[in-house]
Amino acid sequence: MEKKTITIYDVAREAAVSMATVSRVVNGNPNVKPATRKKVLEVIERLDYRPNAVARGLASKKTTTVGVIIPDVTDIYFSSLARGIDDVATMYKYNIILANSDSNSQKEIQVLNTLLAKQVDGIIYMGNKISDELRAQFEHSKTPVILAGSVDPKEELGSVHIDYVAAVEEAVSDLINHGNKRVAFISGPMDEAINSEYRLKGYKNVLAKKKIEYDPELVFETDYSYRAGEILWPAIVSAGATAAFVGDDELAAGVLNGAQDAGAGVPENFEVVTSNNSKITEIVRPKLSSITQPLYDIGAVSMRFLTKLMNKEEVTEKSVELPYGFIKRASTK
Amino acid sequence: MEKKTITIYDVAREAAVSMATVSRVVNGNPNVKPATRKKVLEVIERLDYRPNAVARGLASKKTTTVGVIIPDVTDIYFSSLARGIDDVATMYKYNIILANSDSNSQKEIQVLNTLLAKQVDGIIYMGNKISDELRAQFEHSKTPVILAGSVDPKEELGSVHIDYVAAVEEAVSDLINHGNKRVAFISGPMDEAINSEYRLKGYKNVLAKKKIEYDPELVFETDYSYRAGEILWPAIVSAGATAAFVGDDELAAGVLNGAQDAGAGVPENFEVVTSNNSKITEIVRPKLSSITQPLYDIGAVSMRFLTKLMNKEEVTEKSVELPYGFIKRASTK
DNA sequence: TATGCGTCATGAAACGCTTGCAAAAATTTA
DNA sequence: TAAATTTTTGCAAGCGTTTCATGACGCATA
Repeated sequence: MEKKTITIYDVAREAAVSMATVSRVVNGNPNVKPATRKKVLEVIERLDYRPNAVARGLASKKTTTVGVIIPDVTDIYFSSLARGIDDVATMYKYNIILANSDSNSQKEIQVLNTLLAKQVDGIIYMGNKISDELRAQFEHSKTPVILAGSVDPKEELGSVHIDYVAAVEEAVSDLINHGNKRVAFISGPMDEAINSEYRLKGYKNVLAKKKIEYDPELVFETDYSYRAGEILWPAIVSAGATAAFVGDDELAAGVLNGAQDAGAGVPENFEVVTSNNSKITEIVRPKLSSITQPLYDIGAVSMRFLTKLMNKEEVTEKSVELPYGFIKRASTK
Repeated sequence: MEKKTITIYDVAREAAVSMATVSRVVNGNPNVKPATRKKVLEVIERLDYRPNAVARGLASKKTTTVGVIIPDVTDIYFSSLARGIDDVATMYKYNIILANSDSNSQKEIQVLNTLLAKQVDGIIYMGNKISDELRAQFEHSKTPVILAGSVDPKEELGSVHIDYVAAVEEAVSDLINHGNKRVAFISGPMDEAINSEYRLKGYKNVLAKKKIEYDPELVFETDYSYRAGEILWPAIVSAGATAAFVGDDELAAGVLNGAQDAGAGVPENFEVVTSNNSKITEIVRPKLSSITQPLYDIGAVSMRFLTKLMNKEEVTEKSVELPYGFIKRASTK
């Protein structure tokens, strides 16, 4: 007793109108006489008819689905963006296909292809490194793409982000103003533009302004994990740093705890400032001073931006910059 | 110069075979002469043909997409599950439509409907409270559903989880064995079965076994936030508790910091044990002792389970129970 | 030589909906 | 009241695949 799925055709028959009319009422097309609309709606209700989105997608060439490429949902930075994306997507009647890439360019390409095969109407890419091949594929496809929470150094792709350079300048200035002459710069991989071209630049800018010589010894390139930060302390000590700017919160929590577990007093002997103001910054002790980024909003704006592109609306700017902030907590003087 | 999308028909023409044949080679159907297959493959390569998954979905009634209903991606507990789900989904060539519900039953129903409209092949539900209406819809649809990281008290839906009762028993026993006579039970909303029917039961079981009378004063029902835990300290003190079992990590971190900020020594004066062993447990000081749940695996197994249902394979058990553990850290003696 | 069988390929009907075009109906204008 | 408009409807051609009932072909068997 397989219950047959009921289609637009069944509704049309029962309501004694054509499929076209049913389609119109389902889609809210105004060209339907109110009486007819009412009649159709009743039948829809009675039969419990639900339009099949796949058939719709095939006929209209729109799936109301967008693909989201994310390095790792488990990372609070990205999941915050994702949350903003999903909320706005829902608002505009879109759904999200979420795919983890582990920041691995092979996976990214793989994932992009399946997203395109599924005919997503748009794509939001999160990640800090766009391989040439990926870039080529983005450009080759006519599906709109937005970068959320990162910036395209080549300025070809639309993106939503903060002014990383200025934010780092502010954070590092603060540290130097407290009398720190040797401030460590601790970041993730330098092959990510955000680290090598933006954050590091902000760091250098401040040094230049303060007439402090840049010392490569103070630059630590590592990965984004808590553990990586935790074991960095000996190296920080031997480089003679008395403060550190860190490009990631988990990493910063590691640095902070590594220092304290080794007996260093924070902030008396060592100051730390981090970059993303995620929950972690308030859970550790002392709480971490941090650059603040409106992560949820970045996601939300990205999605909103994407809806415009999908509707082929005119957009004036290729990328939008959201305001950042800085919150002083107990990890700095 | 809109470049026309190339279809299976174009490939068929170029390769001088029928669409049916092209379809077979694309789908790896063995009934194709090697020479023909090769010829078709070459044309596919040359034209850069990509099958349209939407058309496929319509024709085959399979979308290779599963819907995932998640309370909040931003919550590490759920995002860990989601990660496990996605990895296994990818392994089996499925994609994930991720939808946040905020544990709001209206949204859940809303989301479920759009997932079904999109013809997902299966659904994974995360959340601790299944409203009657949602349950009705699950049962009404013929799309398979699995609960990940929670258990159905009515035992109607398939699920993957740990033995919550036993896990809590172990954690609370440990606390009592350290000499604590008054152990607080701090959990999220009691209208969630996991709290009221499983965790609390484990707590009571232990009390009974240890011949300690159950005191409702020691039961704290709150929400899952860090802040909620942080402000709970005065109440804990006045209830005379010297230790606490907490049902959520962020909440536990709040309790821990609330106690310490008020000058209580942990674990000397107050012990805390939590439930999910997320990253947070190692970031706070002292580190939190915790029940350990294989979150990633729960997600992974859920998805694997779902693939079986989607393939209509025989499954012996309605629900699978994964092993939990207990890790002792510095927040308990 | 007639028959049967397995392999490989074809044709065409679904799948459930949207949409451009034209016809029909309702309304307005003269 | 007829003509001119405007509003509502219906028709039917897609959208790009899958899949099933058939057929063609080659080869072994009786």
